Amino acid sequence: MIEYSGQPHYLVAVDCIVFGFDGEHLKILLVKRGLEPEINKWSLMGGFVGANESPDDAANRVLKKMTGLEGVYLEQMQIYGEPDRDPIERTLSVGYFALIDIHKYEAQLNDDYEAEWFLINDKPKLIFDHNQMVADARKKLRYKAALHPILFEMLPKKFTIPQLHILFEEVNDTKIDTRNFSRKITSTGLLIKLAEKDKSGSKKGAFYFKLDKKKYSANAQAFLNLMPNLKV
Amino acid sequence: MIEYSGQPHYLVAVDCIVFGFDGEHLKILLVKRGLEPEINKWSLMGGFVGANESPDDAANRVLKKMTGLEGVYLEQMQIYGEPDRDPIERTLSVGYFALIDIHKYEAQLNDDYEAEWFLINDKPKLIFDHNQMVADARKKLRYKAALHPILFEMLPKKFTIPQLHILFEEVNDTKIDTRNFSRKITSTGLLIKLAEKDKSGSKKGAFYFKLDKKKYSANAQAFLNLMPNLKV
DNA sequence: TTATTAATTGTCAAAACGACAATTAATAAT
DNA sequence: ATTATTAATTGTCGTTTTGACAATTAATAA
Repeated sequence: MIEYSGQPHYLVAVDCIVFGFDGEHLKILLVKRGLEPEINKWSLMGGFVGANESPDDAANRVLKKMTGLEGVYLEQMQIYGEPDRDPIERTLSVGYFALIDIHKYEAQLNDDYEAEWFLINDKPKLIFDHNQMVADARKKLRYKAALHPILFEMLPKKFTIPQLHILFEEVNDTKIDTRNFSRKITSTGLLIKLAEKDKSGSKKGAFYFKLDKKKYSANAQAFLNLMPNLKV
Repeated sequence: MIEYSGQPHYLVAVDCIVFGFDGEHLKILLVKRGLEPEINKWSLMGGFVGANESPDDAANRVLKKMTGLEGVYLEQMQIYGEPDRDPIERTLSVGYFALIDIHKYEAQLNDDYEAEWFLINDKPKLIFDHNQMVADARKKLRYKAALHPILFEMLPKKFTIPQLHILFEEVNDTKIDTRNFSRKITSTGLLIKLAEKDKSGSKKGAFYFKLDKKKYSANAQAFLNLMPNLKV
């Protein structure tokens, strides 16, 4: 077989920043690294890109293996390719961020990997450039969520406006006026009000909503301006 | 030296979609590929990522080598990593899009590479998945330009509102109302009106403007909503 | 029956938007 | 010198969106 002569070859990996929301705070899922170097240190979920898969395939495989979940929201972020980012040998890594319903995951708990949820603001130091990856992912999540209805991916199928409200505040690390938020989020036409109420959080109870799947997929690419005073 | 045992290694390349604007139409810069396979076919500017450089470094190096330009606007797009995208051996490529002032480039013409500008809507078939890369880059350019003031990168330091207007129409492939466009673009506060006029295009002449560099860098990350009826 | 708590709904002025056409500044032609 | 021509520039107005602000409602607990 012909090869491009003399060019160096590298390992290519994927690393996933997995975001979840417990109803109060934004969290990320970390695992204890299973190989040297830095074994047993906290790290992002990752793995090498196999011979017969694309990086996207690899990211989905890694997520499936470590969380049991399929079909999760997964978005390519950027490539991390500084020559010395991995001390063993040159490895380029494609960073992905994933949004999952934390409760779905809990049902799938897999202790094989010592995965653990951490508050985004209270996570341990990670290996290599993974801290930078998390910072970048957070920024990108904020950016994307300001324009596109993606945060729903972190909520159950049935959710309330107050839940959504808190999630938006968490992601953007800011306070959002309840009235304006409610007006804006309902005016997207993406929500369908259900008859049922969630009474776990208050006496009055909050109505459940679900996503209008049709409008959701139709608007997945639309700009929505979901944040007041939109600045990034 | 330790290595991660048994993992496959791949070539990693960069490919650059270079956009330019000739005052009328959006163009891309293509080169005739200099190596087998598909030698002499039109392709994007690209090259392999060297042992001591990051993909970003490589992209800048390739651009410098092929256009003579440094410090051009360059943005990482996404990675292209289907296992069979290169018929010779597995190569992953990081796609970049670049915005350059077409006139700066013309002053640097380097015939060594048989580079040539093509109308974005009238380009030859490209090798491998480069056609897809161009389509993706165009989409991303449109997206980014709708929110951030980046199209200035394709204009000379002194430019007129009508020039900018045509450029926006080209990028978005749509007609934009002159009055509303002018109002919106000036209300960003990014433009400084000069005393001089460009009389090449009309009897009346159009005033030159230049970028307010300070406000430009301050607003590089701001959302500006530069397109009417913002949809992507 | 009342107190309590959180969800929900309402108002209003300012700004932004989008659709629309008239005026102006220069040159060329008469 | 006057007029015609051409493209740049500026203006209006009704509608919609925004953002700042507080009162009301629905349930449970006391």
